[in-house]
Amino acid sequence: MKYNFNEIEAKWQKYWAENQTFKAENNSDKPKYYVLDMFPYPSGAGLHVGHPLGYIASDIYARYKRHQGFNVLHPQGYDSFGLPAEQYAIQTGQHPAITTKDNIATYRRQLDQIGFSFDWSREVRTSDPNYYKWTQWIFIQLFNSWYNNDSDKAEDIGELEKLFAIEGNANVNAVCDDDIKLFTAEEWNKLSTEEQQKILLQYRLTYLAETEVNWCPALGTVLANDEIVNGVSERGGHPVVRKKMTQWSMRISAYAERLLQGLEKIDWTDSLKESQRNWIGKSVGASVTFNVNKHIAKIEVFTTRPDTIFGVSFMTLAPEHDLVAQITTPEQQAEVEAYVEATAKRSERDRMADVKTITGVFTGAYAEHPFTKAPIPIWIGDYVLAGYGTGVVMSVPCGDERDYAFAKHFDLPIPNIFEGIDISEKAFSEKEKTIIANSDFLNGLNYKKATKRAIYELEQIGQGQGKTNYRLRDAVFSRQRYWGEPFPVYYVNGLPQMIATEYLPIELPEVEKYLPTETGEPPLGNATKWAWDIETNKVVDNEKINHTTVFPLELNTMPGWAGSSWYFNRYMDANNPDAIASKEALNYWQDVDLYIGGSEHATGHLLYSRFWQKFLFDKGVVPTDEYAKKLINQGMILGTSAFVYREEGTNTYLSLGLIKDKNVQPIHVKVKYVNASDELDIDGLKADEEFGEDYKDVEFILENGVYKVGRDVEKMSKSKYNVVNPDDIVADYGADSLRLYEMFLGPLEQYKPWNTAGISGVHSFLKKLWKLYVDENGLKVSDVTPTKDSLKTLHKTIKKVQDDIENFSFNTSVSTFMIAVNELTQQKCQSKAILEPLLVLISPYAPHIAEELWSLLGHNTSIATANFPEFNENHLVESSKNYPISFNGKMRFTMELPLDMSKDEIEKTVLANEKTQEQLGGRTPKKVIVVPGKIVNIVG
RNA sequence: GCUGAAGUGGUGGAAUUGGUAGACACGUUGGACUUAAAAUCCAAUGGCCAUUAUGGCCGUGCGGGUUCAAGUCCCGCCUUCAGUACCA
Repeated sequence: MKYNFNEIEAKWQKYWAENQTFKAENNSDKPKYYVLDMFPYPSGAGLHVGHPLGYIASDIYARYKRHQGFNVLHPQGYDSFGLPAEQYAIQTGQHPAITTKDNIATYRRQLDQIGFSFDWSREVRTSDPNYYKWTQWIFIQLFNSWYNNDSDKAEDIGELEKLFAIEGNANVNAVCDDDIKLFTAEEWNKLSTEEQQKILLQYRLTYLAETEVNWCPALGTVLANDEIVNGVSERGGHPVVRKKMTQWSMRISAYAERLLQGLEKIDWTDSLKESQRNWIGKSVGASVTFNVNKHIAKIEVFTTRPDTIFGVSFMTLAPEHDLVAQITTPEQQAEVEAYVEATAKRSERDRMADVKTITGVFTGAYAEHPFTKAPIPIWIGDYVLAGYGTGVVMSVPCGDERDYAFAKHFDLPIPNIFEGIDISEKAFSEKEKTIIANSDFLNGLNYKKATKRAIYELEQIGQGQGKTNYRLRDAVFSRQRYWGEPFPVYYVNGLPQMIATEYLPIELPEVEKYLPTETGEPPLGNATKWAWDIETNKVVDNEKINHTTVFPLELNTMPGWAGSSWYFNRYMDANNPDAIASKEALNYWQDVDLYIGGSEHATGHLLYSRFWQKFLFDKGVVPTDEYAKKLINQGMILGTSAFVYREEGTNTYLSLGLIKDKNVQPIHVKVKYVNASDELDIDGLKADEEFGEDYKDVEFILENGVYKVGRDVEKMSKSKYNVVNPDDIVADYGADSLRLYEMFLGPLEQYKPWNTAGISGVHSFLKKLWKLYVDENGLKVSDVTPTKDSLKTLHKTIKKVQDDIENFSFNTSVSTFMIAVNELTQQKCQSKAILEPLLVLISPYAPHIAEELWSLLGHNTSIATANFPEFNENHLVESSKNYPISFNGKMRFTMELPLDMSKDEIEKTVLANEKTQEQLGGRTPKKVIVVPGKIVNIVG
């Protein structure tokens, strides 16, 4: 019998699907285990060999946990809202829903043939109305909540209204907009409903606000900070500008501290936690109020160094700051306006790139030092960012490099407030070594004490207090796109109203064009039927809008991260029509035990989803406030691109060895036309149906009779022609080979290049494995008693593989399998007692061949339900061991010694040995070091 | 600049956490089988020197150190990758 992998794999994939082998039940006597993958965006290009890496790892782990007797939840779905389907729609007119459906079908086919143990009965798609109904529902819950700092959780907005009616807002300790006005209960009760709504909007966890956003004209939409890379859009690399727009925002800042604290109790990688910490950017300091122009205005600043308050010699405002216009003196007005205009013209990117140039201008205004009452000149400088803190710095040139540079440049005074420090050359910013001087009541104090004292004194005069500042900004939640979740929102007099949850979902309307409207409204503005009738509670024709019973609906849609921020909860009870998941299901599954996905989501998805989980926890919807106990970032599989070299301005292409000193242009070619020795298949290339024409008249200059291509390791992408399709690998070598090889390539977390040539190693391992059980006459396995050697091989394999899986070192267990099969082949092992458990060990990695051999062994149930073999140490125990004997650390020879020998006996035996005596040459050793089971070292 | 990760043969990578560095695999070379090729099997494969038994020296980015013993620990550098950046 031959190892016919294609037949075997198709057979078992069908078996698993028909028998629902991997369907998880929402209750069980077994302990639960939840293994989650980051669900994919179904792109039109399909999967390449890099995509399944994490899925294979999680699948191995899920299968292993099943063997160990866990009730395993291992679901999969699709993050199916997104830009590419929409852009395809703009180009071709095809509805994104159709594109998405087709792409999902391709993904599913590709995933199925790799043999994953997913429970497909729980599949989710974020673009499915039955799913986004609950995304809309969560949005409404956020709208109906505010953050109470006293209880440190989200609470019902109705409670806040009651409070306002009883005692006004003076005692309310909420996370809210900065510019809240104080009011009494009496004042509140006198307000109209509309006015009250406007105020409540400043408290809600999702709110409508005029915000400065990252506008990408090319994409016609706003982008979140994490969707911008190096000042251009992550997708497409288009320029991004700042623009003010009315947008929905998420008050994630309310959760900044809890998002930070929560990192302590989850087992995620240090680098990922560190990224999130940096992104949240907590800094502790003080807020200080400076009076300006004899109390005409007040400027609030945030500083981490209140201890340096006496070193302030000027203040700097961001050019965009609201106060600039107000405080500028008439003499300075022209200069200031010119400067503000000039900075506004510079793009964010230019400003970032050009850090060295110091620019700024004096406003003519002076602030008053809170203690010395000395006048402090107020400047504007573009090194101060409007978006951080209050957009103002109290400049302490002696203690801050940037302030120092600014002061030097404009010849401003640099008072020294540090004891024994020379600041004539550069600023001194080492907190720990600081002793304050020339600072009145702070003199002689160190950083810690001076900070405390300064804050105390500021509080005494009512001009400041201790403050913690976070870099984390509220997240803009509106996108001017079609292919996203519609908001369950309509507008009455410009004020947003939620649609009652019983009428959800609000489904996407049909539109003729997927572009913004001529008046610049988002694509939903093209819909003819997109208004809300409060009498029938239905979506109706726009024409019927009368602002008494029929109102316009929100035209924006939600961003990509909306649907992915809670999907892990949906899998627990994916088809529930009445809740995101039933209480029973949520309480049973609790949270994700193992989450595997890419690190590129560190400050996007992985932060937003933690935020939503904490919110849902506050509202009692979910039972845990961190949803993933452990997270592993799989590395990326890179492609090995191939290049041909065209001589500039000609139609001749030079082989790699000939390009020296020539002016050549490297051009990507499809990797499938290059063999393992980097030789180009010229005929194949010229016959390529896509690009063959381009190479028809090309002259290839060979070296030694062949054309050698250049190589480079790059990210796999269609445009680099270095994509390797798993379909081809599966057809040529089988899914089990693909799975083993992806694991064998190297550590899971690491970035590593794909090289198809290497797959022959794992493929021949599978053939050897097959031969161990089966020959031309059929099954070789029998009930013979296993030999000691075979038992040893089996048990050391059990131990190693178990350790490997638990440490996620899947690469080394593949080697372990190879060694085991080689040893057993040499031992001519035919014993069922050895070969049966071996199959269970291999089955998480290579499930198809394991199932086939398992059934040949006479089982009529899936190997997936078999128990993981028990490790028995007794089989590893050897009576003796070959000890390396070294002299002064250098290995000289080996000696066979019994393992149960005591240290003293070993020492005696070794010293008595004639080889030892020979080495010693009559000398007496100083010391003999015996490490039982490992080594004997003689010093002397 | 800061933060995090990492530097081991021609290549991907092992090394039980201080105990025989280079497991396993690719590639390469030689051989067997074959008319031939594929497939399969066997052998060699870190470098240098020596030798026809045996051996010796060097070797885990660089320079020091601790130790009987260092890829692993300590100190000082260098390089690469990733994230982040006028964050007050």
